[in-house]
Amino acid sequence: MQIGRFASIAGVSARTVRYYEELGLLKPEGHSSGGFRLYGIENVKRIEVINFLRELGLPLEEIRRILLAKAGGAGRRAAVPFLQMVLQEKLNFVDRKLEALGRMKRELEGTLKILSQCEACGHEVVLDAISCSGCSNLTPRDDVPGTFEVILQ
Amino acid sequence: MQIGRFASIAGVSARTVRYYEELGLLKPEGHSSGGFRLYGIENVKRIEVINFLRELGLPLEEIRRILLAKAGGAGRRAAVPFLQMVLQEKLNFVDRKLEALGRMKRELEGTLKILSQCEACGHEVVLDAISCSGCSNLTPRDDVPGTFEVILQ
DNA sequence: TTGCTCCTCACGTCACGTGAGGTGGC
DNA sequence: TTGCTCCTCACGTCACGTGAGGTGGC
Repeated sequence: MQIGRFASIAGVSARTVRYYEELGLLKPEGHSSGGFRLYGIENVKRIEVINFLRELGLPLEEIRRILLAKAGGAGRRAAVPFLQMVLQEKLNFVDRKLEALGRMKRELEGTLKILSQCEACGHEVVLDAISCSGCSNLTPRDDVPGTFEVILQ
Repeated sequence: MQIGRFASIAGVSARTVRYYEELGLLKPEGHSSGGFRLYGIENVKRIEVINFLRELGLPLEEIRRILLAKAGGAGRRAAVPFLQMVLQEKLNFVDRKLEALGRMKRELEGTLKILSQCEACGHEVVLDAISCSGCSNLTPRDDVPGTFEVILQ
């Protein structure tokens, strides 16, 4: 398939595909007689791995090194401890990220709850210099999440 | 306080603080006689909001507009539906992200489990052209998570 | 022939990082 | 005077986006 279909399957732009090729992350399986890049199933698998590692927050240069590590014949077995290290590191990162996102979700939900009460609030100046947390229409339990207090002031 | 202490409290670089000023996101509360920028508690609150909105993935330009929306006297109340929209959008984003991270966590754990078995595997060429999923030392239930199959090949 | 896709430069963008060369203030 | 912090250019970087001008292939 050509770059357009390939890119859309991979969920990236054609420019991104060419950029990855430029960096040595990806290589078309062939070229048409007219010079069009041609891609197959191997490339789809490969770019999915790249996307996955990008999701983990790895810079493209490090992704390149991981893909290289597994390619070098002698390095295949040697790649195992390296991969273990990278993946364990990323597992820790994912755990921290999950926690942070959980906090963010609670803050967002809390703030949205407050805002829906603001919407129905009779107070004209509910979003004045006095923060929403001072609004008499809010019960004491409806605390404004810390980070958003400033926005609501 | 000067820019150095302010930046370290905010968890960003001094360059970032100056950049935010350049974009109109932040303004020092004053200047020393020698031209040093001076910051106070108001600025700390403000940059914490900026950091939070950045965490949500908002571009700086959009953050500027949110901070502007709440600043314009008439816009204070008008800012509510806008904020609701942005926050709801971000809540959806966070939910999708949480799900993706959960999948990623399971994939990472699964792959690490496989790798630890590879480590103890007697097969010399366990990481050869044949994927780990073909290794006779792995029970059928130890499937290599899809995304990582390529790495392990 | 017409559309659509692709090609290669090459400059632009976003959010800063990183010196270069100079100055403030204890 | 010495160190440390700050100042303003201004170029660099990362991961692409976005034309410009031209070509392939049904």
